[in-house]
Amino acid sequence: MAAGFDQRFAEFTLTQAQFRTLVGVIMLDRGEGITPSELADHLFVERATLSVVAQALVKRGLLVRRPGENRRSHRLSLTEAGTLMLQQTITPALELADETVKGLSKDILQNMLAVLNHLEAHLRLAQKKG
Amino acid sequence: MAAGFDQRFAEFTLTQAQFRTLVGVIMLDRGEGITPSELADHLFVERATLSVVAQALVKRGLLVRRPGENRRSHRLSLTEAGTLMLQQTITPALELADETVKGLSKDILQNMLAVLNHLEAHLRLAQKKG
DNA sequence: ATCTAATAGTTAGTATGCTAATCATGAGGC
DNA sequence: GCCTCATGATTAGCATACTAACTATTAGAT
Repeated sequence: MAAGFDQRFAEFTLTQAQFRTLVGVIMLDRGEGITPSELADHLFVERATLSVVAQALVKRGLLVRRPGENRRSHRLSLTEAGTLMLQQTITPALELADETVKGLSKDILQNMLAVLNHLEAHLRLAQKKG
Repeated sequence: MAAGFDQRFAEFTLTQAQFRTLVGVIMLDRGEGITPSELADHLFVERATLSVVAQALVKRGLLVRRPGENRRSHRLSLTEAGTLMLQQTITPALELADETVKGLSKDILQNMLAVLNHLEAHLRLAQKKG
């Protein structure tokens, strides 16, 4: 999948993590931007990981950072350029997703999702105890 | 799983890739060592990736490199220390594997394996065409 | 009011794996 | 014999994500 992504996204010079991050912002932003922490939780990565990606996107002009309600929390939101980038990239991304699951029935996919959820919950539990 | 591995393997200062590589060597070695290329294929990583890991293991004294039948191909095999390390680490590794699939029936797991194989073959195909 | 906890974010270091470029050697064709 | 191509391996650079350690700020307890 990573290889497929790189193929389709070569012309946009947008990495997978950057794309995921932009999608996260547009999904969560309700008009006032979103904090890096919320975004990290949503994307299942550490704050530290997100921090670096977000900085790159800000530097590239696809995201803006504004001060939030207090001095330690910020707010990220899409710029015009960021919105445009998403408009251009969402189609190849959906194509890749379709391509990936082609040939697999809904039942099979749902089954697989259930297994993955089980594994995640189970491992997280073992982790906490261990 | 990565977190679980790190927990169990902390005392051995052996990374996951290093452990996998040692296991690969003991599985493939039929007495004369194994070439890095064979090993890389077996582990589904690029030769370049394996090269770095193998160098680290050689430097640590867990593997040795010997010249092979011709001057460009080498042979990797376990040292005594490497064998000892595997003996010490194989138990926690198997424990982790057991722990991971605990609560999942054989049917479910086989089903999942089939799905993953399908995905891999399918994506590889799309890759070549695209 | 002050000391301590928790929260938000960043930086640094590490692990893993990739591709592209390079070097060295080997094999085949002519 | 020499040129080209294939093979084996390495190095360098990038992407991703982690933990640990740090700065800064806020909130809560006494």
